[in-house]
This record gives sequence, C-alpha cells and structure tokens, in this order.
Amino acid sequence: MHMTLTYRTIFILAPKPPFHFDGTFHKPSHFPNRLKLEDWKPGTYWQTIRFRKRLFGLMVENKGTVTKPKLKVSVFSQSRLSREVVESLKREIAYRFELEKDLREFQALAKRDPRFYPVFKKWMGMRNSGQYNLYELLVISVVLQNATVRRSSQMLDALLGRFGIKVIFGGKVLHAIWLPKVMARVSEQELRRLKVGYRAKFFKRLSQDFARGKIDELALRNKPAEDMKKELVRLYGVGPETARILLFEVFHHDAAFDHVSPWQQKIYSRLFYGKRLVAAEKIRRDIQRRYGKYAMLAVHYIWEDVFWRRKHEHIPWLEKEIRL
DNA sequence: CATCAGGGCCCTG
DNA sequence: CAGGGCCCTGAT
Repeated sequence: MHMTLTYRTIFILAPKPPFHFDGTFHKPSHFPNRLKLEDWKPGTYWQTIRFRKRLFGLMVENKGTVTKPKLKVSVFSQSRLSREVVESLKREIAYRFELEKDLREFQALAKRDPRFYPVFKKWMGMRNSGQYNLYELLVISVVLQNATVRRSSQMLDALLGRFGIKVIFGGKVLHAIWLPKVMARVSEQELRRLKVGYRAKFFKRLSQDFARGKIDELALRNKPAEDMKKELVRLYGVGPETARILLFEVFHHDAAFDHVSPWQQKIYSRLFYGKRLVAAEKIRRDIQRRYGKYAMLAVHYIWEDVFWRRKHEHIPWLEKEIRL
C-alpha cells in the first residue's frame, strides 16, 4: 500500500532555547533498517507521522541557532488541513520533540559533572525525542527483544513490507507503521511466516488490545510515572526493559533508568568505568545517585554522543558490542 | 556439522 | 522469585 501526499502546510515553531537541532532530530544509536520511517541530513529532518489515525509527512528545517531556535515545519497531507488540525499538530510535535522543555535544572546538574561536562556542553539543548506514538514504538521495542541488531532490522523490514504504508511526500519515499486494527485481524501463523518467531503472539495480542482501545495513550501522558509503568507492564510482551524504553522515549520520563540490559551493561561499563564488565546493579545505583531525576536523560546524552563519534572515528570495543 | 547466545518476556513450580 | 523455553540467525 502506498500514498502520495501533495498538499503542503507550512508553519514556524520556536522551541525554548537552548535547542540542538541535529541532536534532537537524529539519533545515531537507533538501528538502521531498509524501509525507513524517517530520514535526516544536517539541518533537515523527515518522517511519517500518524496523528488521530491520519497519516502525514513531516519535514522540519533548521532556521535558527542553539540560542535562537527556529523551525520551519512542513506538513504534507492528502487534503487541506483545518485550522484546528494544524494547531493540534503543532502541540503534538511540541510534545514529541519536547520543544517547550525547560532544561535549566539539567544544565546546572551537567555543569557540576567535571567528567562529562564536555559531552553535555557539546549537545546542549538536545531533546530526548519521541518520534513515534506508543503503538509504533512498542512494535519497534518488540523486534528488539532478545535479538541482535541485524535480526531486529530484518524483522522490522519484513513487517513493514507486509503491513507498512509507503508514503511519498516532498521528494521523499518513507514508510509508516500500520494501524493496530490491520494487524489485529491477521493470524499468528501469518505473522510467524515473517520470521518474527515467538514475538508473533505479542504482536497479535498487542494489536488487538490497541485496536479495541484498551490503552489510551493520551490519558497515560498525564499519569505519574509509577502508574504509567504499571499499566505498560500489564501489556502482553512488555517487561522491565520495554517499559523503560516506552517511559523514556514516548512519555519523556527522564528518570527512567531502573533497568540495564546485558548489551547496555557492556557499553556502560566501558563508557563510565573504562572496564569490560561492571555489575548492572552497580551501574544503575551509581547513575541514579549522580543524575537523580535526570538519570536516563544524562545517559542518553552520553550514549548518543559515542554513537555520533562512531560516524567519524573507529571505536573498536563499540564495534564489537554492536554486532551488526 | 552442532551448539550457543542475542537491544527479554511469559509461564510454571 | 528462579529458571526453563521460546523463533530465528549469525558467530564460533
């Protein structure tokens, strides 16, 4: 299935300074796949975006600086957008990319950290962006489970090839994740044929639950982190690691650093201790003590920074852990 | 060729 | 609360 979006609506957004455009709109640690959901080059970002079950093409251009940020946003659609839809989209984009976030407290914390201050300073104004909605990031998190990067990419591509929507806009060809109801009516066997293994059952049940409206993403946004986590873990296929990803990336809960998975443990050990392997529990405690309610956000800065560096310099120990 | 573990989670005892 | 099993794939 594919669609071409020809109608273009343009508006300007002014994020709260400081704002780091490229750090916010490109996350080099995310695994690459063939059927891309988003694309980026310095100063420009594209993605497909679902809002109220409608699909749009989004292009964001950097027209400002870190201290005087300004975004030129183009929304591509099939038909003319009402004033109300445009205003709601602005709020949604602001939520997903934390355009209004007040970083002063975090900055103060960063300044008191002699070791990583250079990293925080380099990325000053970077947001923890949540490009996808809850269902979409859930799909991505599930293909991540108990798999190497290459296999995760394969699974996502297989799913997108079968259920995804090819979206053409502004000279770009990107893909979008299907609506839950589409996958809800497919048999587990058919999902298994896409080689997602035992995750087929997760996808089936999750899609059914979302299609039936069992989860209200917007209502969740207003709940305290603890309640949010309890509800997320109740979803079939969501455990501590997936809940952490969702809490941080969809709901911007900056403290969500309560679980360290084995491969993260290896990378954190190198980054924070210069050692091969430090106990996950120790890492968790140390980071929480040092960064408190910004624990996950601080780690995000340091994590993405090393993946940015990887673009230009060879980091042998990192290459070994990524295992493409 | 066989065996193993991987960006976890569910289920059982 | 600990531990086995799970789909598939690339590494060893």
